[in-house]
Amino acid sequence: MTLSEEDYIKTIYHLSSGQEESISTNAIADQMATKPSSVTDMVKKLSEKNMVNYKKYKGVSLTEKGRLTALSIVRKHRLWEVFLVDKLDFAWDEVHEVAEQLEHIKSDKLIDKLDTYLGNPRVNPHGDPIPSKEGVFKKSVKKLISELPVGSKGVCVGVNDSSVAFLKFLDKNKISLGDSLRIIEREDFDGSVSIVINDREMRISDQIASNLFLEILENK
Amino acid sequence: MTLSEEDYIKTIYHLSSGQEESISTNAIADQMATKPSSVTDMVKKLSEKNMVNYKKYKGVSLTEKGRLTALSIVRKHRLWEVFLVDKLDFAWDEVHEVAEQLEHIKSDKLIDKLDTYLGNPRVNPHGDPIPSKEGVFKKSVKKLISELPVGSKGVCVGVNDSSVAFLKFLDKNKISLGDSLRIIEREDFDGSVSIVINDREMRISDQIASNLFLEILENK
DNA sequence: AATTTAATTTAGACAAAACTAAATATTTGT
DNA sequence: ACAAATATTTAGTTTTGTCTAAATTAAATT
Repeated sequence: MTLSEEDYIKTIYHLSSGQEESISTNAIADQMATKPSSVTDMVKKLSEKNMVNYKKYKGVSLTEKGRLTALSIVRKHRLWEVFLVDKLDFAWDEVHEVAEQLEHIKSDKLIDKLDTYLGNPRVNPHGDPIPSKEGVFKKSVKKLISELPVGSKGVCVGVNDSSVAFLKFLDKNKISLGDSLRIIEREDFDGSVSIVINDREMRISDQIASNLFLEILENK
Repeated sequence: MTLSEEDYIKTIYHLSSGQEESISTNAIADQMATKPSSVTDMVKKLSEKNMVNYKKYKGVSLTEKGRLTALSIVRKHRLWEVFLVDKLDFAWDEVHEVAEQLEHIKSDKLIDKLDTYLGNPRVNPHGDPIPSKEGVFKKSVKKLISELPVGSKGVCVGVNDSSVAFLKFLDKNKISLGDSLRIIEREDFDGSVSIVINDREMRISDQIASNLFLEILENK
């Protein structure tokens, strides 16, 4: 697989959100900042290699082989993201560009050892799941803390209400996007929730819980 | 700089061993497993970019700009080698291939943070010096332990006598190539030497000391 | 110093991956 | 259902880095 082929496979995977959807050449071209005619050329090549299903004018979808290839790239990308944030102290929103390069490094041994070194993480700093070597992984969903049952754990990935007041509250309480969070207890009376965030326990009101999105792994 | 350009710069640097020697296109072609005519093409391009001095039929040498570029690549290569051995537990002789890929990752921030994370190492697992960000570094030399003064420290990089008996001795005493070693004291009477290797102190005879090569940094 | 040999460069071609412009399908609106 | 608009593909170029074969220069030998 060339670098360029890998980029196409990854883009097709993301555009079809892991499903078997057929993706248009134009959608791929937009996403990759290239031209539709270039996409047609590459897609033919990938079809020759049995990485994608392609019928003229009918769009593209990944074959099983293509899907596994995509998952291996996603695995590498997300493991490197964990490395950059946990070990090298990058901020969670500055890792993408570098991980984009690192994901193309070819060495199974390297990825195995990196995985072990990082403690076999299940999610990247954004809360997205990391596929296993065999391409197995849990889907993740994004939900408000107020919608989740006691015991859930996940990563803060967004806010509903981005008012200055709310963001200030988060800042004051040292809650950042990318932080890991677990729900310990919920008070039925007022909907307030007790959480552990960065090994620190605190209680947040229902208003807060209804404005903070968590990315969690589905337990299927 | 493209990947290919970087490989040429690095090869020219290594063939001229950091000096201003003029290197023949054939030598470069041999080293890179490519054809002399390809080298001529690339060398012209690098000359346009002021990375090398090139006169037809007269060979190639790096300009100052080219030398600094080469040192930056060498720095990245050797820092990644330290990472692979110290953190990921690779053996010292299996890191080259992977480091060869990692050295092309483009991110100054990444390398700065990696350097810090590794504790600003001065040498790679082979005992080769790591240039600073500014391209400054000490030369290294390879000498027998018996030739070095008390106080010297370096990395074991080779043996003079590779007889089975000697290698068995090294194995039994847990001395491996790549190990760090410091000379504590020398007994004038028999030439035996007291050393610290992997935080363990031991005494070796003159025969041993005259058969084990150390790579040390020159203190100029 | 002339000739042979070896090294190096030039010229022309190729493959990968991209692009532009033109041609062809498909979808949409009436 | 048909014309117009949009999406997709084809054909023909371009760039980068490589190659082979031929031409040229430099080095070695006699």
